[in-house]
Parts: sequence; C-alpha cells; structure tokens
Amino acid sequence: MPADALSLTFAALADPTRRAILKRLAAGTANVKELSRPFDMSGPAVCKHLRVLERAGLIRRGREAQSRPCQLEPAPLKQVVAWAEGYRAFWDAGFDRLDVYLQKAHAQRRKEVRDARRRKR
Amino acid sequence: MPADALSLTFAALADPTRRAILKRLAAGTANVKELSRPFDMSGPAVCKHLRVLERAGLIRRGREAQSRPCQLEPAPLKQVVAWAEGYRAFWDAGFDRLDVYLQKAHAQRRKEVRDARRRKR
DNA sequence: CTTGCACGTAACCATCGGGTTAGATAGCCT
DNA sequence: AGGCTATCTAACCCGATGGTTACGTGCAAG
Repeated sequence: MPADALSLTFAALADPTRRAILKRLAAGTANVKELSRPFDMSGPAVCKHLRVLERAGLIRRGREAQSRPCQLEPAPLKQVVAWAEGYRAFWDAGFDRLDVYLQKAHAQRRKEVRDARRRKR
Repeated sequence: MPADALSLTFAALADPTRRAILKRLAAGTANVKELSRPFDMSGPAVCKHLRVLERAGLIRRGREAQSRPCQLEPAPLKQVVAWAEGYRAFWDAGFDRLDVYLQKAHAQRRKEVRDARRRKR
C-alpha cells in the first residue's frame, strides 16, 4: 500500500474489472448502475473498485441528482507510458545488440563491484 | 489474482521495490545478492519479488555456478504501453476538447433536469 | 409524506502480498 | 571431506484487497 502515485496507478490497473470500467468510461461518462451492469457483482463491489480508481486519480466523480457520474481522468495513464518508455530501448530494433553490449559491460562492472565490496570490509 | 497476463504485469509493477529492481536490471544482468544490496530487506523478500517479476515475464533467470543472474525481459512493458496507448486520444491535443465537450453535455443535462423540475411546480 | 431508486457505508469473511526467521540445497574453494 | 556463499523453500505474521449482506442517506416522483 505504498502512497507513491505510480504504484497506486499500477495497482489500480492490475484488475481486469477496473480496466473494463476504464474502457467503458472511454466511451463517455457513466453512473455506477450503468457500470455495474456488465460485471456480475453487486453494487458495493463496484463502488470499491471506483474508489480505487479515484484514489489513483484515474477517474473523477461528480454529483448530479441521485446519479453520480464517473469520468475518465487520463493523466496517470500518461505517467505510466512515460515510465515505460524509459525501457523502449530494450524492446525495439536495437535490443539484441544492446543486450550483448550490456552483458559484456556487466562482466566488467561485476569485477569492479566485487572489488569495491571487498575494499569496504 | 487473475491469471491474465496484463494484470500480472501491472501487479508486478505496482511496487517501488520491483520497479527499482527493473531499473537496476536495465543497466545489465545481476545476481540476487547484488539486487538485494540497495534495498534494506533480507534475501527471501527479494527472492519473492523476483518470482513475481518472473511470473509476469518481466525477467528471465539463468544459472551460472552458484549465482543466478537475472535479465530484463521487456516484452510485457511493450504490452503495457500498447494498452495505455489506447487512451492516448484522451490526454493529448484532443483531450481538452473532449473534456470540455463532456462538461458542456453535463451542464446541458443538469439544466434539463432543473427545467423539468421547475416546469413541474 | 411515503415510496422507490441510486449510491454509499459498515461489518464481516477469505484470500493475497510483503515481510520475517530458520533451515534446505547446490556449487565453489581449501 | 568440509566449510563458505548464494539461492531457494517452509512456516508464520499482519495488513490490504475483493467480495458479500445489511443498513443508512439523498433525492425525485407519486
């Protein structure tokens, strides 16, 4: 339960139900009843999922009469992509060469690290 | 604990320690001892984290003497980005318009409700 | 005012997740 | 062989999560 934002976002996304809710919300705002329909679970369960999504900043809830419409808030998704993009170098074209390079570089570094540690004691 | 791959990946990423491990592995393969050093926690804990990462397909483990080197496996990250990209329309250029549109639609609907009520009296 | 509906909270239960310590297993080094 | 090191497993603790049912709240409509 780390308070860190990125962790909250990933945790919120680590559930198919919640991702389905987001997908549904991508088509427009919806109230809780509408959202709970497709999922075979009772109200409060969906409510909890919504709270999780809200705490992660992925949705915003308004109040309108007795209906409480939910709206998608994509900012955290942007953060997620930004984070993952940091690893892009590993999955596109150059990856194989990069891998080999890193393994070589690493053998070198491992020696250094070991020596450093030995020096430390 | 959904067996679904994307959920496994997100769940694995929803922990700062594991993300730090990935970051470390981006600099090259490393064995468990090396990985546990920066984090103030004892061996088995790191071991569990590694198992989670492995089950998510984010790392691959080899065997080399008594050391078991871990290697970054970026494919799932690609999946993550691919998934999140589906929402790109919401956070770049077009989003503001969409947001405004939704808010307007909302105001409109609220107005209708209010008018309906006024008409009723 | 009373009924009905949408939504939320409360209390509870089962399971999971992250962490610990203690003890196996396996491979190098004298 | 016997010890040292690195890794994993087992058993356990505790807080978080995902779900349930039952009840409370707010608003609108009859």
